[in-house]
Amino acid sequence: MSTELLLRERKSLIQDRLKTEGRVLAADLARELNVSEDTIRRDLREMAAAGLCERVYGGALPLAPDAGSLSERAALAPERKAALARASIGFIQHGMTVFLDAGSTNLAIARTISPDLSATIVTNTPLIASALMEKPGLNLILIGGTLDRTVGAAVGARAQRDAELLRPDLCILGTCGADAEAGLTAFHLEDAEFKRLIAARSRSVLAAVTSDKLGTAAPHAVIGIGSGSTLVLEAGAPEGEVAAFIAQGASVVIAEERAG
Amino acid sequence: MSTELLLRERKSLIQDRLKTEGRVLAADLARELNVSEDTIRRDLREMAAAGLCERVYGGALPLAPDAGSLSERAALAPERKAALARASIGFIQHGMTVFLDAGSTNLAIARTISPDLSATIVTNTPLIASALMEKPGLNLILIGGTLDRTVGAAVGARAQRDAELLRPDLCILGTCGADAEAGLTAFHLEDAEFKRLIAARSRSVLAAVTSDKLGTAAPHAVIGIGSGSTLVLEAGAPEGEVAAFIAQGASVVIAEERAG
DNA sequence: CCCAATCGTGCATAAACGTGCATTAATCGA
DNA sequence: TCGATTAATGCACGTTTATGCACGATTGGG
Repeated sequence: MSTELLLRERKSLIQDRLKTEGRVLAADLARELNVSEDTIRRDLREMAAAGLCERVYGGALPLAPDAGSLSERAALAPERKAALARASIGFIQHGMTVFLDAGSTNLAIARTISPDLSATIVTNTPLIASALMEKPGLNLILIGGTLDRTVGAAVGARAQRDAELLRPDLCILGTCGADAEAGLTAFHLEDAEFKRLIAARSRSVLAAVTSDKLGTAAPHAVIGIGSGSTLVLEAGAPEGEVAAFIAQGASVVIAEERAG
Repeated sequence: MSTELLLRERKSLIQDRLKTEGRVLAADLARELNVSEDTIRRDLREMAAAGLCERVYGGALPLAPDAGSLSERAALAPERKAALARASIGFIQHGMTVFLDAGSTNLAIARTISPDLSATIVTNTPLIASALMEKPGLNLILIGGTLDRTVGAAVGARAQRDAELLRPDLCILGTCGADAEAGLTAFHLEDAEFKRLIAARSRSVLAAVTSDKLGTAAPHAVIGIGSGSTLVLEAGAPEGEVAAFIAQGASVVIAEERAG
């Protein structure tokens, strides 16, 4: 037996292994591929030099992709947002078309989506699109237009025109304020316009809201909170607000705090 | 026996073999086809130059158009790409409208752009858009559409329609192969279509190309290399290729290696 | 602090490689 | 039909590449 592998094949096999198992051991690979450990070590050294893995004592690890400033910037209270995300992704079901709006909580949702989910996700936010690119099951649609850097997404005329061609099953809105009276609100005019349009075109609307936004209103109205809207809130959300939302016909889901 | 094969027949047989078995060995082919290994090696070399396979020590592999996602490709030879980027950004001048195509080298260019630059950048690549969001001087326009995850960008009908509304001063193309005869080429049909359209609409075209792509051709043609196009190449670029590009009227810029 | 596992380097070897040249077969104009 | 030209192939040669082994250095757990 012992189908001998070409150098290139061996390296790409190692890369696969790195990706799927999260690490490789030089000794194991040598035994498994019928080559000496020296050869494996050479491979790993070269791959590390090429930036394809991180060499460690005994084997190699996948290179943690830069990720960097961008995504970490959004990391304010990441566990709380992650908890909201876990509670929200249940609403995204197989085969649905979902609009995922800008916002750091929504970025957390994008990251939490299962790699196995098969659905169509539409977004106007490059950072969210990049995150979703890692999920092989998704069909991804990007909404273009002028990028507003305070919002971090495409809003404005061009984006609206793109949005007018859509009828999502679900719209997951990012929001800057959520109040029973004022409804969902946004800081920026163009952003609010865009949100209003896409929410109106969607079969249902969901917003995951951190507690600090509850009971506050930003300058620009998006939509009222009533029947057809779902709010995902944190465990400590004030009872008064929650009761008011429910009284207006909204569904409210409380996210579980992470165990342990 | 030994029905002798014509050169063409032999090559297409090799291609079939590549497709069905995922690899070929020079020695096996020579024995099987009753020709010398030299002949097989010549065939493989020519096929590789034509972009039909990847030549490796011992045989050849099918061309993996995949080559990993954009963010993975970006980790490959980062210093060399950074050098190309430094040599390229000089072409982006104050006030210009520039289309920045997908590609790992172009991602390096995006990262290298000065925060002080005031220009309009158009891109179809979420990862590049995210990187550019950090540069406060830029006016950013995102081209939307279906995201192709192997390309890492929006290509296809919707993106083309958006592109048709543009007349950039400069188009910075990403490329999968650059050859004096074949011109710039791409792995994916839709990607090539999009590149061709946007390049044709631009006042000038620039491509920063790593040396490993020189003299190779991918399956889909984008544009020829001639007057009006600028190539930014690495310091070690083969003189023959460079001379051929210049002979066809292209401008060639050689990137300086990083001092120290 | 010690020991075993792991590492990098230098070296040897065989396989695979590219190039130049000779031979053969096919093509073409006269 | 004949000579000239071109393309394809094989062979000889020196070069490069991949690999394993030997050796001393380094690492990290106990």
